[in-house]
Amino acid sequence: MTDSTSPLDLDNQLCFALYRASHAVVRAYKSELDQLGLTYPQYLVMLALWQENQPQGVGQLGDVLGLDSGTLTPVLRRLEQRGLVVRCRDEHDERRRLIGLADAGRDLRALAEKVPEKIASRFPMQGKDYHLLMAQLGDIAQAFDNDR
Amino acid sequence: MTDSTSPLDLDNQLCFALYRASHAVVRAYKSELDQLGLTYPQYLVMLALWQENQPQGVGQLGDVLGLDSGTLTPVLRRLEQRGLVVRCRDEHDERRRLIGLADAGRDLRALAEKVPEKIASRFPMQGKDYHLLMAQLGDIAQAFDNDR
DNA sequence: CACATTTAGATTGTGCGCAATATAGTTGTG
DNA sequence: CACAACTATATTGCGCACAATCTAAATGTG
Repeated sequence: MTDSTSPLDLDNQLCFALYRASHAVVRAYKSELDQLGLTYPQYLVMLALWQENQPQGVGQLGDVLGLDSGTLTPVLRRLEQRGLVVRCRDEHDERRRLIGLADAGRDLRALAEKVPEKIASRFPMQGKDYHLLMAQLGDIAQAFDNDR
Repeated sequence: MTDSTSPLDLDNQLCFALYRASHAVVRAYKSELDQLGLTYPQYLVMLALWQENQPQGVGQLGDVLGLDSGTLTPVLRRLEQRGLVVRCRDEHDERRRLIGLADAGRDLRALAEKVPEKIASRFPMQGKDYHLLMAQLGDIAQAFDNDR
């Protein structure tokens, strides 16, 4: 028997429950995303671009996804190499790079449409509970991201 | 206005809410763990060892943490280099490595005891809601880890 | 206009995270 | 005991993830 009253017990730590669940779900996406030739972070970038429907700065994408430029730059470079996005300079501010959809990236959306439901159906909670959980997770991200 | 009815909308995806919340919380741990000289995955390994209180095989640790040997081997090597764990061969099965606590690793527990509460207090939900959320995340990890 | 400050992004270095593979040790079968 | 099948761990290669640092461009102040 492990001592479940210890503050260090893994099963008492919300951080670990989050960490483990997140990795497990990302792993599950892999087999779906392999068919699109995307990694999970690449898929998130494409979701952000499909959603906004107009070129975004690297920083704006980072804000949406909770990632910084050190992470996004190589991800965006690979997406450009695969012909899914274009990276051009902002004419009005030459420091900025505007990330937009290439034709192949726009086309990929139709295929990607089928991915979420395949995963969503595997969550042990559905409907109202599903959305309530999502809202709570959003609150957590916001609470912890506020200072930085 | 973004079209919030799209199945690809980021704000409708539990996977992204999990991903973002998990990273945000791990980032928050960093400032606490820097004082212990641990990264977050290293901290998780130490939690597992403190909890089990006896040497563990690499595979056992991986099962507890949801990580594989390709991830754990370099993490365990760094913990050994810092004198926190020892890695010795199992006498009865020379393929296995048993990961145990070194004296410095045992001593570190007292310092680590103070970390969880600092983080836990920042979660926007507490008490019953906190534990309910943790249980739901455990259900998700189990549901998605079942097939591999 | 000069020049300090700020801002956007890229670069570098370290450390995960995982699939695929390699290797060594163990077990089962005749 | 030989030897095929299996198992536990390590290794390799690729792609994040982030802190720290760098560069260049824009902005503010006199």
